[in-house]
Amino acid sequence: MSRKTRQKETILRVLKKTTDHPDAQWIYEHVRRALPSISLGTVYRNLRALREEGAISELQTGSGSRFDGLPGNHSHFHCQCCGTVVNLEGASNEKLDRAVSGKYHLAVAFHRLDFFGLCPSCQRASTPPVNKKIGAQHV
Amino acid sequence: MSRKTRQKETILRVLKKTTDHPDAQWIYEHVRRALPSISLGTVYRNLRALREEGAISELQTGSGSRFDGLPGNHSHFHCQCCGTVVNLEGASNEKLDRAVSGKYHLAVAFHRLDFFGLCPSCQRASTPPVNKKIGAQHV
DNA sequence: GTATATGCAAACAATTTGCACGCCT
DNA sequence: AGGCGTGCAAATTGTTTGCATATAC
Repeated sequence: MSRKTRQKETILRVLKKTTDHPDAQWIYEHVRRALPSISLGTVYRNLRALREEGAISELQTGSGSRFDGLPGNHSHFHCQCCGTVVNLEGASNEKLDRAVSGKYHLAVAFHRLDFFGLCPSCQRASTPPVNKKIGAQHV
Repeated sequence: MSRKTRQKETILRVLKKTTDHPDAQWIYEHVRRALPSISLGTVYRNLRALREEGAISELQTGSGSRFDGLPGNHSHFHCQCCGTVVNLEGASNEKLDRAVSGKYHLAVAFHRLDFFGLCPSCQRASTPPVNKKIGAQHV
């Protein structure tokens, strides 16, 4: 069985406290403030354990994983310019799961809806747009 | 400007010919049959170029990227057990882009809808389910 | 007391990059 | 001719793992 440790609790607390979607390195640096001797390997091991327990979820981005402490089947907006990820509540549609299951004979457990574009501050900025890792992609 | 080379053409042709969503290594091995001296680095460089031109798209999975030669804003089903990715046409909803843009002041360029669960053959098999990289996740 | 988690460092895997050379235009 | 693309190998980056020790139960 999975044990309760100081490290794991702290990681979960740090992640729940932010609405950003940090990567393992960021979490490591912040957890270190409370537990200076924690190692990055332990952060990775616990993030995986927490994901398998369903306590958090993992988002795949171009450059490695980012983690989300908000439970539930919500959607995300990814800014193509700065890479920010914003939670979108209510943009997901539960009926889709059943529609897909029925039509294709696939057993859908959950889905993820990801929007890409420009966040408000990148719309204003003159920054040459579009993170190359996401790309222009099909419209 | 971007040049037309035998390597790039071959990569695109190989990718368009399959409905699987192969990774760079697989593409490399198949392109090698026509161009035995191509290097893996060139495959990566051209895949990036093709993505930036909008000719293909890139899917982020737990273990590296996979590529999709089918254009257009379609959705994907990811089997949690074997990792297969299936194209789903018509499961996407264009109105969502406008809805999200309006509600959150985000400039949505496109979205991606990903379903996770078990494909028909994994539903039948007795295989201990669920790719750990995807995880149980929230229902 | 015993199994599981930790810290550390080394190992890995996927992808990117520097460089000298070759090929398109 | 000039520049972009290539092949090769080394470098980077993100993540995982083996091992001896520490800790939770």
